[in-house]
Amino acid sequence: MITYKDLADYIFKDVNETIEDLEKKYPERKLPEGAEVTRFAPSPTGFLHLGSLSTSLIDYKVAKDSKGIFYLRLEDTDTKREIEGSGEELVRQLKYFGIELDEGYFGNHDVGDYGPYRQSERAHIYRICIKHLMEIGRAYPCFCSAEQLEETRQIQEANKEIPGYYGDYAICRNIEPEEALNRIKNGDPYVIRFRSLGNHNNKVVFHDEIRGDIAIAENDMDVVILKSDGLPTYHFAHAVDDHFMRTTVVIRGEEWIASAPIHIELFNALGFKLPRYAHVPVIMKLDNGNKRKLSKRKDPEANVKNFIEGGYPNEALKAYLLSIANSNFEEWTMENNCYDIEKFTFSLSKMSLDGILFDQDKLSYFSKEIIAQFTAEDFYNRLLVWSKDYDVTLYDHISKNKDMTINALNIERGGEKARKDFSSYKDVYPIIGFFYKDRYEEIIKTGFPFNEAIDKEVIKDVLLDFAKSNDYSLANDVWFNTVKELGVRHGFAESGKIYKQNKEAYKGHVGDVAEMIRVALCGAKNSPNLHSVLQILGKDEVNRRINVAVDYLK
RNA sequence: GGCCCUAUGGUCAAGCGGCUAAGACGCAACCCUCUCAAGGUUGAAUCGAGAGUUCGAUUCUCUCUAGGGUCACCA
Repeated sequence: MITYKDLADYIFKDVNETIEDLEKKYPERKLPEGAEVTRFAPSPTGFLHLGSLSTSLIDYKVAKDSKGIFYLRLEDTDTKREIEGSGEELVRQLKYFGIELDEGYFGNHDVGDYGPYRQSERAHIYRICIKHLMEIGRAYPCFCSAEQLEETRQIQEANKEIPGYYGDYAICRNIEPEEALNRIKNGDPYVIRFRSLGNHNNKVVFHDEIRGDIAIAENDMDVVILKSDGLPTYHFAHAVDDHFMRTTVVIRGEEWIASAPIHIELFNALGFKLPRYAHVPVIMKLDNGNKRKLSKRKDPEANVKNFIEGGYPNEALKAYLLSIANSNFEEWTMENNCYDIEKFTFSLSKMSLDGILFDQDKLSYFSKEIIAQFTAEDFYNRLLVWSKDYDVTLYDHISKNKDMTINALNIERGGEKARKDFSSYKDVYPIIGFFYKDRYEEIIKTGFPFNEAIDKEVIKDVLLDFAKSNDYSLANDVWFNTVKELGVRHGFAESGKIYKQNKEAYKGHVGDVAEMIRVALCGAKNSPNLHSVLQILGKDEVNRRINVAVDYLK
């Protein structure tokens, strides 16, 4: 008489270790009271997307704040969808965002005593566990073909029954071990399924760290735990890996809530203690007026690479993501005038329960505030790094004009009323580009946008007078008084107020005068503080540009 | 469709039986001002619906509705 034990011995004849051996090899971690072990478990099926980054940030904060361990496990069991090199890319991007791993898969090597951290290298561990399940009758081989499964599904649908492999529909669960052994020896392809003992009419209750207790129908599906390619499915790998890697809190997207009953039954059958769970809300986007989950496949803009290319400092994206994870973070930043996520204490219980809509304006806001806090030198260095990869024109200009760039970036930087006009590195060139001679020539190719209501001759006279009389050594306020005087000499009121009182008496007011100078020097009607612009351009360049403008007016 | 999660302004939200229902982003107006930013002041805008419990419900219960998620040899 052939038993499941015999079947297990045959299928897993290479396995000579037991679960007890694994328990010894991967013992409970010796960590201080309250330390959490969290993990980021991406599959290498494409780019790192916003939702994954958000989850990894939460994992990271929960581990760090509790002086625990944050590790990365690569879930590369889906060989069909795997994209070559995306595992390494994931690790690199995480590092770019300063989300440092304590252990796990690092791209080209593993760190830590609980590995290997790539599921494709853990086959022997899964086999030990499945062998055990088969020995105790909780796992069995299934020979059903995809076509058969599809047929069953259609019958179930027609009968308005729950689709799936369960109860009487779980054909192979009743195959005698002897027959199974013969078919395997015969070379029939098979998968291994979990034998569920659950009852769909009963509820299991489990505690979620974010949502509280959740009650769902018990699992009664005989899910596949080992695929025909010999690799485990997510459900099984989750139970085995999170147990033997000693994860304390499993933080994952809320789309996993529905399959929690499977996981609970699996942990129980294996004799493992259930980890704590925290199901985080998903990030959504508006699509034709409907909200929906940001998807890796449909929404390439969710690729965090887009935010890097878009020139957002990594701190800005992190601050934004943390502000939606813990909304009190935003108030904290305002109270402390600090956007450093390391200094903030994260709380799972303060997480929002609802899916959130991605808000570009809010990201830009954080980015503006954060960029405004950089020193000019720091800003310059970041621009150098960024533009080298994403904007070669900018890179060319700023690397050749280091001092000028730093000075330009430094205009009205710092202090209470700091200038906040850069929401990303992409804004830099449009705003300060005119400082560079090449760019200036390019801008004025289409002409100078002088005020057409003012006579060209008048503008010419004012500009020439300005070139002669301007004193570069004066401080901002004093200097501006000389601009007023300049205007008065040419028939302009010294302030807008005076002009408004008696428009007939003047050609315009000092604002018009400043505009002429601005247009001549910058080729645009707006610019940062004029006085600073003069200081940075220097006398020769200012006079040269005035002459170009005057020529244009002829 | 079954099951699960969720429900306060356009967005992110505070609130945990009694409040003129915080705050932030965005938006609008005004002030400041040499432009643009920044800053200041003000404003518009929210408790999904219906029952119950209660002296009193945004808050507790139920029903409905809406949105989302999930029902694979994908994770």
